[in-house]
Formats: sequence, structure tokens, C-alpha cells
Amino acid sequence: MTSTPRRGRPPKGERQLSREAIVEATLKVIDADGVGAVSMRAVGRVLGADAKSLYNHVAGKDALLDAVAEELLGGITLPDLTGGTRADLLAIAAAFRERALAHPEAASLVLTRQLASLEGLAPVEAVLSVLRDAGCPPDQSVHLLRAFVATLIGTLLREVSAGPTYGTTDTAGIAQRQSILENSGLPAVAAAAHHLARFDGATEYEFAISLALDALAARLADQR
Amino acid sequence: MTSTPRRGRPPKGERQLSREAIVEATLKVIDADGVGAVSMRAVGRVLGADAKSLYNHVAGKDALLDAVAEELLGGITLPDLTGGTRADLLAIAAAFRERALAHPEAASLVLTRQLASLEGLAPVEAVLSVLRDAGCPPDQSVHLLRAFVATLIGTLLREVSAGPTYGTTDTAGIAQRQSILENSGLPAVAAAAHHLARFDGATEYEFAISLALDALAARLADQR
DNA sequence: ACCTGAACACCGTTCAAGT
DNA sequence: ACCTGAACACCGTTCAAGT
Repeated sequence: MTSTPRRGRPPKGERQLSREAIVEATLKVIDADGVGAVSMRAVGRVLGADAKSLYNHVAGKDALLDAVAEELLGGITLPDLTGGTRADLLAIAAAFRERALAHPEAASLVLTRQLASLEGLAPVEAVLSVLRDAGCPPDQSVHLLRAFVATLIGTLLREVSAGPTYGTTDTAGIAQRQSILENSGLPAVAAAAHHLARFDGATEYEFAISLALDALAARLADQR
Repeated sequence: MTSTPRRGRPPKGERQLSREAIVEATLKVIDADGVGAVSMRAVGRVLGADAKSLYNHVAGKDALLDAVAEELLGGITLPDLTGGTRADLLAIAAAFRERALAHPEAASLVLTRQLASLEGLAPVEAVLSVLRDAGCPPDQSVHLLRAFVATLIGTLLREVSAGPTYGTTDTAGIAQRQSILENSGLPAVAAAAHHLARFDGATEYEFAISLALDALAARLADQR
């Protein structure tokens, strides 16, 4: 009288698997428990399906993580461009950051993986077209794009990995870090301990991006 | 007549395990096959010991990877400071890069992990002391340090993950990428396809760092 | 003090067997 | 066309049993 285990494709309207649903389920796992918690079995569990069934829709775990990264990158809603170079680049960067902070656990995937697809090219197009409209030649634009993206990625990686508690909330932790730094024996570190022990993502983001855009503007001015 | 399996601690001068040897062996695994190939069993194999023995010297796999990151960070040989702000920051960044490129497969560990130890504080001290000597107040120094490091990390992450073949060697790959970009339907991307399809780590590094240092110098000048 | 056997609860992935 | 059972070669980690 035990329930006889089924085999083969389920008979009726049991939910069909799809690549899209699988990617979505994976993102759910990541949001809940981090990238490290992703396994074919865990994703299958979310969908009520066997892990092996996923292989009918994705090539494997690595390809699945790539797909999640592409989904995130492709889901960025780019701003309408106004023609103001600085304002437009600021807005593009903000769109990037917004997406990263919406899925902080997944952000490292986008920031870290080498993506080959065309999906993620829209932000690149946006930045390059702003630079082109600013009168920047293509070779210079590509250099500036890469430097700008590097700063953006480095800044966001730090922000998402620092977590929200690093800053204002955890006063005990701040005090402890500060005293460690003060007693580090390193004079410049000790002198800056108060500031090193604190971190506010939004402030650091604005500082770094603003700095990068200043540098970029200076190069564009040189150009002319 | 089969060899009887030993149990308990081996009787004599069989190599002792040590935290240091374990970290070194892990780095060997990473250099050979990447971070993904690290497992307690694989590291044990390198040392001729059982994976479980490692737990007598490190808390677990995650702590082991942290230790590798700290070893890399701590092993950076910092330049003697000359008093020239730009030259000194350039030299510090170069030391960072040199270490990253010496272990490209391991670099993401250092660039990505949140390190809590004091080992990695020497580069921070170096940068902060250069900024202090340039007359920059501590709060501003910390912002500039973080922005500078973000650019450095973003740039190096790209360089190590791009691999050496992206640039000059793989002419077929370059041509293919270029034609994909030209046919992407994105006008600015298509216009810059020739440059987007190519990547030279050293050139991009110099461009990005130089840009960051220009921006930093401008801020220091404002200050006064 | 330190190493290992046995053991547990996991992995990713292949492939044939099913519907 | 798509799902699963059986199977394989892996994982990290605990703990008691040994020397």
C-alpha cells in the first residue's frame, strides 16, 4: 500500500519546467541563501522537480549561473538620455547600482563573470553613445568605458559585500574595529581609524562615481 | 598479504602537517586548476595526507581560502616611498598588480573576499601615509583610498578574468567578436566594435590607474 | 598532539528506461 | 519531448578510535 513511485514524464498538467522558471527559481535561492546555496537539487526543490530534469533546459550549473547573471544584467532599466554627459552617465550608473542592490547576494555573479552574450550590451551601448555624443572618438570611448565600469564594479562589489550593517547599525562592531585599527601600530591607519571603521555604501558610491566622472570630463576636455 | 591500512598518527618522521604547508598546497591547487578545484581532499592529496587531517590546522574550507587570500595580500612587497604622491601611488598599485598577475587564478579571492585580519593592512597604511604626506585630511584620505582601490580591483578583476589570450594572440576570436559586435544592431557598439573586440591588460590598467590618479590629484589640489 | 576509518548528508552529471 | 531511477565519482565535516 505504499505510494508507487512514478517514472517517466508525469501524466497530466503538472507544471512544465522552463528555462525561464528555472532561472527565476535560482534567483530565489540566491536571494534567500546566497550563491553558495545554489545547487541543482536546491533549485529543483523550489520547482518541485528533480534536479536532473533541469538538464533538459540548461546545460549545467555553470551555464545556469551565467543565465542568472544575464537575466540581471538584461533587466536593468536604462534611463532616457538627456544629452547631458555627466547626468546621463550618472543615471546609467545609478540604474546599474539599483539592480545590484535589489539582489545583493547575486550581484557578485554579474560583477565577476565574464559574460559573452549580447543581452548585457544595452548598458554598453548607452555609455558609448553618451561618449560619442560628447565628441569622444571610439578608441578613447572604449578606454573610458572600461575604466568607468571598473570603478563602478569595484565600488558595488564592496558595497554589496560590506552588507547594510557595516555602517550605522552595528555600533559595537564599529567601536571594536576602530580600537583594533588604533592599536595596529600603523600610524596612518591609526590616525584614520575613525573613518576606516565606518562605511556608508551610498556615500562611498557617490564619492567614487563623482570622482570617476570628474576624471572622465577632464579627459573629454583635453580631447578638444 | 594486502598492505594493512594504518590507523592513528603515523609512527615516525612522516611529514608533519602545518597550517603554512596547507596554505601553500592550496595555492598550488589554485594555480594549477583554479579556485573551483580546491577541495579538502585535493589539498590533502598534494600533501599526501587525508583531507580530514587538515581540520587539525584550519577551521574549514572557507577559513582556508581566507588564509590563502591573506597570504597573497601579505606577500605584496611594497615599494620604498619617495615622497612623490603620484609616483608612490603608482608604485603601490603596481605592487598590487604584480602579485595579482603572479597568481591570476587566485586573484579573485583577494579581490572579492571581505578580509578581517590585520595582515592585509600594510598596503592601506602605505596609501594613507602617502595621502597624509600630501596634506590630505584623514576623512578625505579614506574616501580617496576606497575609490582608488575600487578602480584597482575592478581593473585587475577584468584583467585576470580576461586571460592573456584575449588580446593579441587569438586573432580568430577577435575577428569573430568584432563581427558579432558590428552586427549587434547597436550603433555605438558597432562603431566601436574594433576596439571592444580587443583587450590588452597592461594598456587598460595604465589608462584606468592614470585616470584615477589624475582625479585624485585634482581633489588634492582643490583641498588646498 | 595529531592522524585516520567509518559515517553522514550532501554534490553535479550521465544514461537508459519510461510516458 | 521531457521526466526520473539507478548509478558514479565526487564533496565538507564530525567523531570516536587509535598511536
